[in-house]
This record gives sequence, structure tokens and C-alpha cells, in this order.
Amino acid sequence: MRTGYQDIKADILDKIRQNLWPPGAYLPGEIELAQSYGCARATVNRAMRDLVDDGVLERKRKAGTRVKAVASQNARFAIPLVREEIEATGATYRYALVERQTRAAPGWLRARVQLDADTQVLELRCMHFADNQPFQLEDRWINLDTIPDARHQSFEAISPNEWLVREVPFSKADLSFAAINATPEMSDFLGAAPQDAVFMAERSTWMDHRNVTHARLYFHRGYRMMAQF
Amino acid sequence: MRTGYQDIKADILDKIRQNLWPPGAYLPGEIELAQSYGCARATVNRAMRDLVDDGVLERKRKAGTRVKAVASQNARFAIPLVREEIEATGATYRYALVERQTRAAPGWLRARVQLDADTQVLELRCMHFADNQPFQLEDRWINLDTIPDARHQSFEAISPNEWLVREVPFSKADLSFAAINATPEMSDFLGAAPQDAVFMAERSTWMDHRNVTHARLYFHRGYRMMAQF
DNA sequence: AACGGGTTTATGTTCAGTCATAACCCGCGC
DNA sequence: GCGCGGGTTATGACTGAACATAAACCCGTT
Repeated sequence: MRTGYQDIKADILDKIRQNLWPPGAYLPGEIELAQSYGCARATVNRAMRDLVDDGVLERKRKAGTRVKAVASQNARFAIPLVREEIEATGATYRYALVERQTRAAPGWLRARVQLDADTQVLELRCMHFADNQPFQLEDRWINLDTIPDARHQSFEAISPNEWLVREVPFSKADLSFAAINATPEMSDFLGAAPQDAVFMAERSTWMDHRNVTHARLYFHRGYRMMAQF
Repeated sequence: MRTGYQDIKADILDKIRQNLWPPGAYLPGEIELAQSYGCARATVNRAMRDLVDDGVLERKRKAGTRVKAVASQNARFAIPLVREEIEATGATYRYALVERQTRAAPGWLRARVQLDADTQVLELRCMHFADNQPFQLEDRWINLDTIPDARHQSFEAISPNEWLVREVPFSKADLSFAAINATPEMSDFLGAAPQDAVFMAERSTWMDHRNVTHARLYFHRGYRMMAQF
């Protein structure tokens, strides 16, 4: 019986599922477990740390390790580039720039992401197609104070998303999802009926506490976002 | 200069942001980094493993470690119990069972989650209120082959979600989100106008490849699901 | 009984070293 | 020139040990 940390993880999960260690119960200490598995404490430690990461266990120094009372399941999902999401289905991706202008940041955006009153933004509207069917309408504002290079980018061939991912690697973002009724304008772009329910994602991206960009993504009718855990 | 694994993580991220290690570039090997940081290889290893976990790096044995070319940002967010989500806002939570019946699994569900033709399910409809305002309408089907105990639960005081989390800890699930137009029935429950856009989450839960339950959650008008990474 | 400080203890982190494993690479044989 | 196999090497996993740290707990004082 090889006891790698993965085996230990599996065994702990088994014990939890068999209700030997019900939610809220304390597990034996690392030393004790290491003895019973016949491995080093570090190995048990790694297994348990992983399980904390997965949202299964809770640990506190001295107090010990317990099974999380409520399984606040940690869903974890990747937000791919639109292009990748489309190409993954086998469809042909097409991008189109609809509008592009430089302007002072609108009030709602200044409030939302804490910009100065005189911040200039590049405002873009783009469409993403899958097999020439409307897939996503993207409204985007790029902070020109933070990313001055964007001023000289036409964004006619490359989508702002894709350009930004290359230029501004690994920033923080916050993300929200909602359902809204299509405005007449949106339904024109997305080929939806007026009032159709539209899945919307809104994302703000930050680098060192400075806002980089804000985007509103409107998906085609019937879009489903999927995740698993 | 203390070089804990967190300091190393931070330093690597800094270097990436400063474009010293652009996307796709290979990082120095663990041994080399350990020397330059003046720490053990295991410490560098842990920092790098963490960064893989965060979706920043890609590692392959022998090949080496590289900055992920596209930041397929791993959003990771917790799906809390409705009750907790509501109570976190300071509102008072109220639960109500609307309907409860045992029946053969409907065809669409059998197809969706691979059930036998004669599988019995417990079909439930519940409402969740925040400060007496409709918050979420829940349609749920519990597989009685997998969870026979559910047959004897009235679900009048405790929501099926909460009960299941206690009974069936740490199962796998897949999850999808969509926007739909409210049916007249849904708008009655949710206090929405007919045709209002409704945010819907659909979740299937599995234990050892057997389906446990399937749920459709319809949120109140204007609901926003939030995540960050 | 309430409070405060010291002790104990379980986890957190790091270390140096070993073995395992995957994959690139180079050279041999054809 | 091509394919195959072994050598090299970078990461992956594990060990046993040590020290750090936070917090629970005990105990003595007020």
C-alpha cells in the first residue's frame, strides 16, 4: 500500500463520505495520522492542506483539523478567451470592431472603479461571432492613464481582450454575472428578440490597485456558462 | 530579507508583471532559483506549485516551468447555502416548502443525469425569502435510489439543500448558469413581471458516479452573482 | 467569578537529502 | 535520413528533522 499524499487525500475523503468523520468533527492530529499511514508528517500535512484548498477541511493552529461544517463548495472555473471558447466547440471564430472612441470616463464608470474626474478612457464596442452567428457583444472601457499604449491600438484585427491579456499579465479581477432584458440595440447585435433574457458578465481588471479595464459582455440567447467541482 | 515561499511567490509575480518573464517564457530551474533566493529547493517548489494552482505558471517535468501564455484566469468562488448568502447581507432568511411529491423521474431528467427508466424521485419546490422578499425559487429532484432516506423527510422546516449538504458530504457537482425569461408561474413566485430576465443556476450532484440530486434555482430580479480572482 | 499571563500543543514552514518519473536529446544502427 | 533506446535533467514526491507561531488551556491572582 503506497501512501502518497493523494492516497491519503482519497482516504480522508472516503472516511468523510462514510460518515466516520462527520461534518464538524475533529480529525486526528498530523502526527497520529502519519503514524497510522506509515508516512512522514509532511505528507499528511500536504494532503490536509490540499483538502483545505478544496474546501473540505478547516484547520486552526493548536485547535486542530475539522471537517467543514457546511460544504461551501469551492467551484473553480476558468474564464477562457472568447475565441478559445468558440474554437473549442469546433466553430469558426470571427471578431469585429463596431465602435471606437476616446472620451472622458463616464460617471457610472468613475464611480464603479474609482477613477479621477479627468480620466480618459478608450471606449470600444466589439462583436464576437461563432460560425457567423452572433456570440457575444462586448462593451469595453480601457483606462488610458493605466494603459497609455492602448491609445495607439486600432483593435480592428485583434480583440481588446486578447490584446490586454498579452499586455497586462496576471492582474486581479472581479467578476459578476446577471440576467438582463435585451435592449432594442442589444437585440439587433445579438439577433435576439427585444426583451429576450440575456446573460451578462461584467468584469473589472486591476493592476496594483489601479483600474486597467472594465468590460460588459452580453451573450447570445440561450448561452450557458458551465463549471464543475 | 526573509525568503518564505510567499515572498518567493510575490517576487515571481513581480517579475512577471515587470515583463522580465513575459508570457510563454521559461523560468530558471528550481535549483538555480533556490540558490538565488538562498533557500531550499523545496521552498521554491512550493511557491511554484502554488502559482500553478493560481493559474499563473505551467510546469512539465523535464520541460521546465513557464509563464502561462494565456492567462486563463482560474476564477474560484464558493457557492454558499442560500441561507448563508442571505444572512451575510444582514437580511432575515425564511424558507418555505411549496410542493412535495414522489414520482417517477421525468424524461428530461432521466436523460440529463442518466437514470434508469423506473427511478423514483422526490420532487420539491421551495421558496427562499430575504426579509420576506422573494429571493430564490428552487425546483429540486432527489434521486430516491441513491438517497432513500429523503423519502421520510418532510422538508417543511429544513431546505433540501441544507439537508443534503449534511447527509451527502463533499460530492461532485456540475453547475451551469443561464438567463431565461420568466414564465408567468415564475414571476408569481419571484414577484417579477412576466418576461423579466431571470438568472438561473442548474446543478447536478453526484456521489461515486451515481446521481444524487438535480436542482434548478431561479433568482429574484436583479440578482448578481459575484466572484473574484 | 473574572482576569491575565505562562505553558502546552497542533499546525505552519523550512531544510537537506533521496528516490521517482517524464521528456528532451543525442547517438547508434539500419 | 530515420527510428529507436538510453542518458541526462528538470520537476514531483517523500522523509525526518527542526524551529516558528498562534491559540487553547491551565493556573494563580485579584
